[in-house]
Amino acid sequence: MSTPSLHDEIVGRIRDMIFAGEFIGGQRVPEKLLCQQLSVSRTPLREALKVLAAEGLLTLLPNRGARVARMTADDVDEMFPVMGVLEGLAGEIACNRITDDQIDEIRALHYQMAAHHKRKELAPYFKLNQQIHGKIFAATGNGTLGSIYDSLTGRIRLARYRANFSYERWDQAMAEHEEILEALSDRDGPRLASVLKRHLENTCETVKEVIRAMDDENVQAKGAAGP
Amino acid sequence: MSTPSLHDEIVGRIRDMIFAGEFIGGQRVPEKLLCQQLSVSRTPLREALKVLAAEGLLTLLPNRGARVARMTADDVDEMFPVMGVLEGLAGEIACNRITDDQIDEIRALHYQMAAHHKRKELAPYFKLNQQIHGKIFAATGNGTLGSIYDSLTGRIRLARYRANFSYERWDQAMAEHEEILEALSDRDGPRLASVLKRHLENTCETVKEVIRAMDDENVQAKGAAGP
DNA sequence: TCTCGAAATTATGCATGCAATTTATATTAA
DNA sequence: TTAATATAAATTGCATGCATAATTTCGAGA
Repeated sequence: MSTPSLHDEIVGRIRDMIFAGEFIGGQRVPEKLLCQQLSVSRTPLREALKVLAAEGLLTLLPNRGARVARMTADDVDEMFPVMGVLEGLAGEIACNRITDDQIDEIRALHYQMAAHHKRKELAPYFKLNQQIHGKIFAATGNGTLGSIYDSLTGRIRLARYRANFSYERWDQAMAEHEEILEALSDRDGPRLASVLKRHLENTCETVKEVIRAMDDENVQAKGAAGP
Repeated sequence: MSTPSLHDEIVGRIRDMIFAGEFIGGQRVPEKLLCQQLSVSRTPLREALKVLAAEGLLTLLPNRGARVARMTADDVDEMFPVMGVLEGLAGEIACNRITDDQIDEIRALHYQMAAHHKRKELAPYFKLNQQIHGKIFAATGNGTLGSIYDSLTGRIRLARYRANFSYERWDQAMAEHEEILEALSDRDGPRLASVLKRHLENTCETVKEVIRAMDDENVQAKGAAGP
């Protein structure tokens, strides 16, 4: 009953490419290159770029092309309190509405994630981590809440896979996830909201460290190979 | 500093047209018509439509054109708790950071708004109302928070100017605004957060009544002039 | 050798054109 | 008269082409 709607697919594919880190931060992305890689014409591609810019993943400079949006530490500081209240709200609602089956699903994901953490497998850990948070928001049954959160998470993800990672913070995050699972199992809304917020703070600090590391790299690179 | 970037202007103009109620809810909007009205070609127009759809103001059905997004009472019920925590957060932050000058600006707007309320001038009242809430969010200095709120407010506005209005609720809203100004002047964050949330509840109830009235109208129209 | 400036190249913004899908209309059969 | 089908019109999706702005390259002068 449906046409796969090319430009929607393009939006998805470019989004994946951005998250996969194929475009290095702030660097220009020529339309022609993307057209060749995706085998489409410029018209649907440009429509997709506009959408991604509206999502905040790209920055479009008039007559100067598209760039992957650059996150600054200040941006994260802005996003943190917003995501904090959203996670808090999600935690409260989810505890009231989540079913036993949904908790079991999250528990299963949690143990998989714990296994990857034990083996220090970063990428699958991140993926499951994201799925768990997604399931918590899904359990609220509030699509608006979920999509706003997804959008913010997406922007945070821009900085994720790019730099070294503090194993200490990772252990802390894993411990927080244990507590998240507990609070959810007990359907303890306030506690879940509280631990989600603490967890988020950890996440944001990590992201900010990554950003600072990237900035330092850039400064060094500029200094070494400068004009 | 340079070219005003046509398609951005188109986005703005169509947004204004939507808010002005020029497209009746859920009805098809042919591209050609918009092209003529805006004197542009289809390419930049289609890019603008994609952006507005990403903002949630339009719904794009593949091969079937654009429609103004239809708000349901359920949508409002979803948006309400989200806007609630965002307003609460904004109130807290604003009270900590707002300057005396900013409070004076809001006070000036408030008294203008009160005058329009007294004269039962709905349109300018709404405009000032919106400006006041905008200034509160601006006072937080958190652009992310502000733009998410704007986006939600924009969707709420879809239902605004369309139906009759309860003067009782209006008086209540005006009283709440008095309290908002007081809390802000006292820089009483918790109180501001609380009254903002109550005010929002009033607003959402009003919007839901409008939506229900519109739905009834549509049902009657369908029943009378049906196929 | 370096800096400044102009021409050439490239990329972006927009308009138009064609194919495919959808919607409207007309014709026919019950 | 109504329902159903087939045909015609219109609309959307995508590709291409041209004009304008930006970037790069090349050359002249200091």
